[in-house]
Amino acid sequence: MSKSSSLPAVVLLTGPTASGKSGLAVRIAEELDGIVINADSMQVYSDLDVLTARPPRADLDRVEHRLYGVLDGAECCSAGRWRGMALAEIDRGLSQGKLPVIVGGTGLYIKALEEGIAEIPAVPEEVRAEGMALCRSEGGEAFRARLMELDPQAASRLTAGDTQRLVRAWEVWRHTGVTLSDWHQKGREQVLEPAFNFVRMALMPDRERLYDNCNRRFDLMLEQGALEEVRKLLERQLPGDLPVMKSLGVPELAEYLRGNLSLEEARPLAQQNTRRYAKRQMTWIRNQFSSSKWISEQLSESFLPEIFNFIRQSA
RNA sequence: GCCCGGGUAGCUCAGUUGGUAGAGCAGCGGAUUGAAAAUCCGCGUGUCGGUGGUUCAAAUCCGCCCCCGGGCA
Repeated sequence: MSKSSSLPAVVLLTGPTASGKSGLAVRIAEELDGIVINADSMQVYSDLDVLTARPPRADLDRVEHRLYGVLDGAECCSAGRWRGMALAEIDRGLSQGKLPVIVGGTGLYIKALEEGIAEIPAVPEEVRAEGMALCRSEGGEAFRARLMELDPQAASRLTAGDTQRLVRAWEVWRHTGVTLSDWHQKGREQVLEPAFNFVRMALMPDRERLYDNCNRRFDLMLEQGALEEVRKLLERQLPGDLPVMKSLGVPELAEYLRGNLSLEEARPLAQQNTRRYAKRQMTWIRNQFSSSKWISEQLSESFLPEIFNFIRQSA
């Protein structure tokens, strides 16, 4: 039952943070004449290099990497925005006869790439601020009740504590006059013709080993200048609610630099948050990402041929 | 060797006058439709050191043993 398709193959590789997916992507791209395209919501920002574990110089020299550090930290990426950039890079790669290897841990981005996303106009910052202020002033319960009047379908799926999603639903209605649920309904109605043959793979390492990697990697980041990176970021005086400011390790190290935490306190805190993030990623992968290839073994040289073969046969 | 103090959840500990146990932290499970490294929801996970006894009933009382602190020799 060969599922050989006339559609161009695109590799989707995901896994929790510190699982070794970036390194594997490079090996795949080297072996199969590909390019690596970032699907990580934080690695897109130029301000964060060390702290987001962007690929090292040596890897960047070996194969072409795309969408790493391409946005300024003052900007906001989003699933839709990333999808547009990624599609452009995929097209460019394919036109050069390269195999696009999408790698990253942001499940929502990969989902948006695969399934498409409703074309909701970008909501201005002021409208979001208005929604947040409203939610804050009247409280989550009341705000949710308000949304229940406007978009009951969206509101009923959310809890009063989920400020972020409540505000999102409200602001879309406020800005476009159409409810978020209606936008999604519209999106579902237009059936997307698949444009690519996605070869889907996920790394699912042993939990204990993964946590160990997370811990050790953070120490390595400190040695490699993570503090200096955060210091520079703080000098920019960016709004605290920007994505870059919430990237793992940034809030903790910022508190240290401001003198509110000792490094002995900030370090384990950042490591813990990293572990919790990895756990959330694994939950997403398990339940939202139906992979055709699960890689739970310890990555080793001897395991690579099997992966290469899998991609060749799927493509 | 003797005298104290202590062995209860992964860790630190609580547990009234006996009624098979509960907090914090850690952890685990889940959701996820344009901020997703975000945001939110849920869950005690236990041979109460071991063993014998008293009792209708023992983490709790008694005996013996083991382990860990501290003290005296």
